[in-house]
Amino acid sequence: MPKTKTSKEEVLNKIIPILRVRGVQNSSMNELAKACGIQKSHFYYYFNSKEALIKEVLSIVYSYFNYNIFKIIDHKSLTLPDKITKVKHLMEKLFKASDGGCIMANTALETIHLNPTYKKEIQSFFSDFIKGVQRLLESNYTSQESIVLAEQIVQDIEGGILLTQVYTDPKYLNNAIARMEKIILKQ
Amino acid sequence: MPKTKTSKEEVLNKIIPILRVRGVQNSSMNELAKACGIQKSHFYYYFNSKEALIKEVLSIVYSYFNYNIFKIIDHKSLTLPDKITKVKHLMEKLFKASDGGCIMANTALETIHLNPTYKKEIQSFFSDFIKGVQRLLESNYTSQESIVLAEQIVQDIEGGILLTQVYTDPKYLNNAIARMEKIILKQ
DNA sequence: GTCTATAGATCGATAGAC
DNA sequence: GTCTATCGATCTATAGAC
Repeated sequence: MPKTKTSKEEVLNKIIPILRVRGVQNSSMNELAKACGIQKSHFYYYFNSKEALIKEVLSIVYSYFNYNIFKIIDHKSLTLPDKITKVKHLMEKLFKASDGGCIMANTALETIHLNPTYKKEIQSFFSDFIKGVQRLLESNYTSQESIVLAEQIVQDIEGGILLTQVYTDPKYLNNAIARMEKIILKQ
Repeated sequence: MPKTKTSKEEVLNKIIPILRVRGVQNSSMNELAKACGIQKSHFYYYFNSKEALIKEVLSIVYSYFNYNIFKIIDHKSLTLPDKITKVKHLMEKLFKASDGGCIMANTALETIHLNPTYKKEIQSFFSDFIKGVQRLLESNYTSQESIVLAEQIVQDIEGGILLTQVYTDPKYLNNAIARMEKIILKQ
């Protein structure tokens, strides 16, 4: 048997899409390992446990989101409409229904009443999500208005991700994103 | 050993709260049976499989919601504010975060990409949810406006249920319900 | 109570790069 | 030779089902 050469990063990037679609509980170590072309025993060389594996996955997703959204928002030479366009693209990528929607929301609902391990990371994700939207609002709204509106927009989007998956219809997420744009631009 | 006399309805009512909090995949037949004080083998007298069990659970939740929301909305002698108050109470009961939030949303995200069995029931639930809100809107909005606003309100609420669970803070769901009230009353 | 399948997890053996 | 990334076998617990 030829040994398959892999790395921890490679493995993580391969399993994120699977966990997003199938969920944490519905993805076995065996299944995840097979998808990477390695034995599951080798997973325990990279990670101490399934829990440790999931923690690293969520950490990577969080870092990716955090880095990209604030890179857009804090960009010096982008106009507000340009920033909105880029943020929309980021969301469409991260929340695409056919790819399983929002892995943070999925994992939250799957684990939050059972296992507090992932709670911090999930909270950080949503805090940054809200904070990012809030920043986009602050040019047209007061700080107080911005925070409430940002929460509303994030709730609308997450609910839209849910309905888009329930009905296999992108309109719910698209409507939420369109509403976000209108609110930010105060149209 | 004293034999515990049970009924199918009794069993279903006892396991709904567990499934709501722990999710479908995280609830074993053994655990559910124990919570009812019966042997799990007795479960297979009531239900052919776990899948059949979950289907009945979702069917009961759907029927309960459907019956109650339309009883309120179609009531002849209730004012609009009274209807809103009653709908709010129904939602607070069905979506309470400490009881696991919305079992339909939880089950949707847990199963929709794996098992189409529950899809119809979940879709019906959300269709009636949106239709109920839409009916409340129709006295102050056009039919076209009502449907889009109803979808927005349901998304806001479902996102609020998510964030309320993520942060263990009722404000997100409460804010969504308050926004619903303002929109319906056009305040 | 028992069956079979599979879950997560561990271990010793070893192929291959240096 | 050593080291470490990988494998195959195996353990125990528990799942759904009868």
